[in-house]
Amino acid sequence: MTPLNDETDHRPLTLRDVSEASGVSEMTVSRVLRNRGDVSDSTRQRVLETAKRLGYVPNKIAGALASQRVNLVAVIIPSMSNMVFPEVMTGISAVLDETPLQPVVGLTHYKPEREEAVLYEMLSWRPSGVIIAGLEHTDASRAMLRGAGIPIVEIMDTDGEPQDAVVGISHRRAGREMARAIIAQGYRRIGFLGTKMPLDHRARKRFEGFTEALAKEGIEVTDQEFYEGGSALKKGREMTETILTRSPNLDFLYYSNDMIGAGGLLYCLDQGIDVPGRIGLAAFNGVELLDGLPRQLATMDACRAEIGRKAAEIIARRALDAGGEPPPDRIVLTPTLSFGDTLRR
Amino acid sequence: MTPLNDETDHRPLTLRDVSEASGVSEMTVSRVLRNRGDVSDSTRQRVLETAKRLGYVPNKIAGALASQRVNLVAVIIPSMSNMVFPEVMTGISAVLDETPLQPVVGLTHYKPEREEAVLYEMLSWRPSGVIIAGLEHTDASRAMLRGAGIPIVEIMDTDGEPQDAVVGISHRRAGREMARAIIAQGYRRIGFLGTKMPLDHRARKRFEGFTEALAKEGIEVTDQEFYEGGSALKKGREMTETILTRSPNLDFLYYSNDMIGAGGLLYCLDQGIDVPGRIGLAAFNGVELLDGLPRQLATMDACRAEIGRKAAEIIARRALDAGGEPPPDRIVLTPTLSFGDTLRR
DNA sequence: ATGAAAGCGCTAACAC
DNA sequence: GTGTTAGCGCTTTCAT
Repeated sequence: MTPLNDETDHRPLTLRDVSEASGVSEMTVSRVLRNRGDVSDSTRQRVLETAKRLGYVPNKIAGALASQRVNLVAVIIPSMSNMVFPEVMTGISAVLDETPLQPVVGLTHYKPEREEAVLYEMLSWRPSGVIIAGLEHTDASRAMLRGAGIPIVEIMDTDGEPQDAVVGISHRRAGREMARAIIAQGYRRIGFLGTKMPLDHRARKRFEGFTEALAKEGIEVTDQEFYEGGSALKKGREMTETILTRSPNLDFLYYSNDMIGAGGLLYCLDQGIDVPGRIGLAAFNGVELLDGLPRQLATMDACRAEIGRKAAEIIARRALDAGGEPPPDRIVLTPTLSFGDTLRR
Repeated sequence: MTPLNDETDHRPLTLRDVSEASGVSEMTVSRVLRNRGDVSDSTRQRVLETAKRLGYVPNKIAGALASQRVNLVAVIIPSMSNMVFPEVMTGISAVLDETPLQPVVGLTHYKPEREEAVLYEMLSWRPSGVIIAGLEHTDASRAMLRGAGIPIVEIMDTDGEPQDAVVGISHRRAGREMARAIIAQGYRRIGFLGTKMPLDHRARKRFEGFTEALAKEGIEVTDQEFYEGGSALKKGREMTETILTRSPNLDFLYYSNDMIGAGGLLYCLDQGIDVPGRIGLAAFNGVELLDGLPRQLATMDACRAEIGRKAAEIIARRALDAGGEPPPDRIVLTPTLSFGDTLRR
């Protein structure tokens, strides 16, 4: 039996090694390993056995260069630490797992210049498609996206002009609808609690839609409070205490995300504040975590997994030019408002 | 001015295009773009300007094939949905961001055969190193790791034999220490709540260490309860209710992770159960989320960010053969026990 | 300081 | 069914 890859020799095995060890041409070995073209059963067996015995791992770099095909999909998102993007990833993976395509993630931390760098880096690997969060990008990023010549799907947000395809929800509308629901229930002195992130365009648009709908009813946000860093749950508690101390007459608190909303809810329960009688609460995202809280927080789901799925489908269809109806280039999902136990009705 | 990359022609630009447009050889363009070797300032300027104007993005595939160098580090972990691995990633990124190396993540979902597939896939891109969670792998995976000829760091767990380097904590010891602390405080009728995951070896080892230390004092786990899927916080609530209904005489509950522990804590508070008087609670991980709870849950931190940092340092030192003292091949971190408010002392 | 030639490991296209 | 040839777009090495 031919010895296994010699431990002292650290040159990785090549197709040629398998070819020589099995007495078959490199080309045929390549065909076997990719299940391409006709190969007799006997040679196929021999090649597979040899490749396995030697521990051959194909070199995708060479393969990609020769075939001009890279089965990678660049996924560019702000962060993995809040619960929203992991769920988007789940949706993307669920779809791509059925294809030869593979997601590769790059993180921007909500910084446009980092997004630009990450995009450049990923495009230099010549992926089959790009899924990127948001519609706001630097000029250079937009130029790269346009020039890449591959399918691009911008996700999460539909309030703006996409470069190519887009899948998401309207955050302005989400903010407006929440405001309307709050007003309809008779709340009038409304506080807003959010993150200090001027570059989180989705949160900004929700807030804009929110204030816009309030303004239509002649109402203004009574007080606001912002945070950055740290445990969002804890910050939610602290901010709630701060804002209620400063503006004790507030009768509603709208949080820009569920985690701080959950903190606020726990704080109110601790303090024995009557929710939603004395004060109502609502947030945004619809994260699973909320299920475990003592009360259900009012929220609006962001359709995260669905966005991931749809985006991946667009990439898959276009990159693999699978037959059938091509998916539309613009998919606007509709978030549902859950009243939970913290928004009376 | 030469026109920008023609929109109708979707062939990506090559070094040759930049070479022709700038009137400099491909080789010199390459040198400029990589800051290698001596290039006169005038040509450097001209090349950079041309590359930018054309929107040239280098092809790393070709570059990697020619140079036999890939600045990618494969990171293979079970999941991103619990809070533990995102923090490990933060540690890894913090270190790699200072180097030319870049992490690429693959997810196994705690399935050995998936780990094998992911590893194969990643190795086929010829990364500069591998960081992989756990010490338990299929035979084929171990063969691949050994044969890859690149630095390998197994992380999280130190109870076993690594292929190469290892950074982590002893989960057996973590379980033992928690058991000793619980016994020392006089608790005797102890329940265990965990996940239905025979393949989560770290959780298994913690449990083994836990029961082993109890056994030394002649104590056995009185009752246990397991869950799978769904919101961990909610499951923690439900399981706690179930186990306390079935075994009302329990005086301590040990949870295999913080999220279900937090659910259990919220349940006990809801029910007005005296914690830690009537019943004590403890969990594992030290996740940030716990900071926002009404009471601090007793837990043991898993040194997640530190593990990521140390692992990345080992890879960076070895792959870039930076000078200086090479880090040791085996780093055993010591988790700290936080008593919080749910384990009396 | 710059260029020319050779080749990285594989696959497309074409023979046989 | 199998083999041969010619690159893929870069970088290495060596020449100038």
